[in-house]
Amino acid sequence: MIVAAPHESLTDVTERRIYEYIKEQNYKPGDALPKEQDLAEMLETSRPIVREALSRFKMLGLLESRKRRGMVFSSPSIFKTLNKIIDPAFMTEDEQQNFYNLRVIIELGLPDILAFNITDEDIDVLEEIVQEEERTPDDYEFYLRCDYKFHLQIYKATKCSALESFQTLLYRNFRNSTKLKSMASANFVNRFQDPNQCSHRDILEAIKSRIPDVIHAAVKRHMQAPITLLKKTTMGA
Amino acid sequence: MIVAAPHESLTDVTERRIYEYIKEQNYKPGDALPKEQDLAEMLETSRPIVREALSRFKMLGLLESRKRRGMVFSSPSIFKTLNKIIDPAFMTEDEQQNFYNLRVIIELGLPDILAFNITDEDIDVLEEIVQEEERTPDDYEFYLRCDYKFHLQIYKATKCSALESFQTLLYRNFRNSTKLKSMASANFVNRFQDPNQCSHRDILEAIKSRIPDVIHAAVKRHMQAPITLLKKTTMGA
DNA sequence: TTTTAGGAATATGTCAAACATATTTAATAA
DNA sequence: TTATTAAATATGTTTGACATATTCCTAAAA
Repeated sequence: MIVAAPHESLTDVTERRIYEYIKEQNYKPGDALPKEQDLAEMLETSRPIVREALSRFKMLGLLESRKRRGMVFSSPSIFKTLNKIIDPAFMTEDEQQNFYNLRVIIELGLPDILAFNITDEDIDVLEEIVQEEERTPDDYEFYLRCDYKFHLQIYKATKCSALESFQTLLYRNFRNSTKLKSMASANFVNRFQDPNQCSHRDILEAIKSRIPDVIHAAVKRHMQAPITLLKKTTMGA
Repeated sequence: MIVAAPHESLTDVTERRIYEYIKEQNYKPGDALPKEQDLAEMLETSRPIVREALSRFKMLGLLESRKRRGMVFSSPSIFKTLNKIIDPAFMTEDEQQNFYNLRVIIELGLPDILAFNITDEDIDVLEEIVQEEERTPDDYEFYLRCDYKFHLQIYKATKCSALESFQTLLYRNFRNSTKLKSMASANFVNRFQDPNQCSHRDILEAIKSRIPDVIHAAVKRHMQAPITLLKKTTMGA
């Protein structure tokens, strides 16, 4: 008989043992696990316990169940999982702040990999987005959409798909966050007035040079307003 | 009666409905959910289904169960959850590559926030780590440990706790990865030979200046070997 | 009156048994 | 050989029951 640690249920233990089992088996996506009854016998417990443990892995996207075929191993989508827990409703102010910081850090850090990986097609797409933005200079909501498209396209151009997912995740969850909006609006309001302000156009021209330091300088100026804002809030915390 | 979409089990539907319910309720950590029987009646299903759905949220750390008190809402630890799915055993080569890229991007992007948030105490700790490393110049394993401590301390100094967790996660999961090791060893081998190579000492001196651009230049030189390596592998993919 | 100890109540944890359902496989017929 | 159909099977769902641990309340002792 399996003895569970105090404050740990039999399901918890079973979950852990199945996790270890899966790792050992070196499954490939689509491979089927032993059926519930067999697992129950292997782990010396009952089918409902095994079911509950298996069910938990569905939450991570590590397992999928197919009728008749049984549970099959599947490649978990990190960002699909993250989307479930990264939600303003479940995060403290501090954790949310962390995400904005992360965004600034990433944008400041990607010029090197961007300069290396960006293609002419990527630049064409960026050019189109910027021109679209320039054609409608006064509409804030429209600017926000362009801002989203512009930065997403930059992430795509790095050919680092984790970044793309990160951006999607950030916007999906914090679209309505006052903090994120204020970051964008800071750039919107100042872009024609402040001579030091760096517009999307300026960034694009910098990117065209394909020189990391030039891009870095442009991004940094573009992020200046958000950074100042960020520092203020960081100070407060 | 609830009708589940095709290819979607009743548990899946129940899971989603409970998720929505939790979000709506605006729970605080420690708050108890309705008991399983009541939820089952609310959602017009049976207790085992509700149990299975609830159980899944334990995997995310969104719920904890306490006997007698019932299921209580809890603040999910993003990185604890990530640790379960970010495992070399579950990731493709491409996804793993993504993580190394992310690390390089982050290191290149953090000078600004680092210069702003770093304290004198942080610098003292870094100084100690570097001196320790300098005292034992030939031991590769020792160098690896120092490397880990050095970069972790830098992340800590940004006061951005997500970075700290990211580093921990990266090392825990890829400690034995050949790719991560080769990144570190590239720096280890070259650090006394290549005059352009930037050692931890050089980075520390740059950090002491507290000038973002100076730090950025140092980090960039430090990452040069890994970046070159990264570009080669990215080219291949 | 206050404190402590013990017992009752209750919600989760575990198990068993049965039936529903969908998919796969195999067998049969064209 | 191919298409259709039927049987087998593994998951999905439900009911019911009992175990167990925690909390709360009550009763007894200080």
